[in-house]
Amino acid sequence: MSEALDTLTKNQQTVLDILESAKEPLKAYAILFDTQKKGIKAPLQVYRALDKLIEIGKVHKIESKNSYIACKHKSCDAGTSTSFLICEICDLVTELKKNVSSYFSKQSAEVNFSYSKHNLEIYGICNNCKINN
Amino acid sequence: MSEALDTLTKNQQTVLDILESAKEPLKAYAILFDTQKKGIKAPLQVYRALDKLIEIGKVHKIESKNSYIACKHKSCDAGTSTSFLICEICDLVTELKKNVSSYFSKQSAEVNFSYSKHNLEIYGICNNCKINN
DNA sequence: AACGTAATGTTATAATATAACATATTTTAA
DNA sequence: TTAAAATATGTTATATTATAACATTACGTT
Repeated sequence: MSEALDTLTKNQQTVLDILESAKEPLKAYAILFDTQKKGIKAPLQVYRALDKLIEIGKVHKIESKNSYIACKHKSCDAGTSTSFLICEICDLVTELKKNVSSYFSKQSAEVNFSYSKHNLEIYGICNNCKINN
Repeated sequence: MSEALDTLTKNQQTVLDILESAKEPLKAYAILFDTQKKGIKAPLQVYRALDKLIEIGKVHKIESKNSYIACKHKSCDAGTSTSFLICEICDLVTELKKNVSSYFSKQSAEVNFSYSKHNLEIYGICNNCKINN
């Protein structure tokens, strides 16, 4: 029997805690800095925890920012597709909740490409910044 | 009067030539290696050429692969949105020609987000690999 | 020609990420 | 219940990706 999906090890939980309490996506070395008081000492410990958290869908990587963010969804498709809205003013990142995979699957099929997964990073201005600027 | 958009400097042309003749996206240090016989000696020279080429829309960066690819389109929106289909088997990368910006703009508006630009990286299996595997 | 702008050349270093290996912990299954 | 297998850890070193800083050169504009 494989372990329960919600059982995290100490380092994994430490890294997830930091990401969940962060308002913006964090870079790996920022996570390292923040977790040094909790016993994490080397970059590799952070990257290993991130790898696992990404694999189980608790964390996503924002490729264009080399940053990591905790998933707010109940259960995300583990380690697969992501769709983000990234504010160019305040750096707020939110996940696009609407499922866009079927649209991409259709678009891909039109050029004989079998869709498997995607990363989507949309840049623009969030509602809050629209109001305050 | 500003210079013509199609006037590239020596280094820029050298880097673009390499990318245009490459079958897959190239990493910056692979470009450096390939261009050393043509006088480019340091990473910064490659990155500077890439920056300019990206700015004028001749080259795109594939964020999830830290790689660069020449744009095959006549004229791409300079330095803005990109949509790629990336084959997980052969690494072939093609640009999605269909304009998906309006779809994203609409999806974004639904959550009060003002769309500005996007990066889309779709992973899957290309037609050729489907046939040969 | 003199100026402003952009590109270049060069060295050094910052930022991001992984290799390699020894050890410890947990899970599984005989 | 314990030995084997799998997973996670700790640690040092190093690979990979990208930029800072500064001096110099080329080039278009007036």
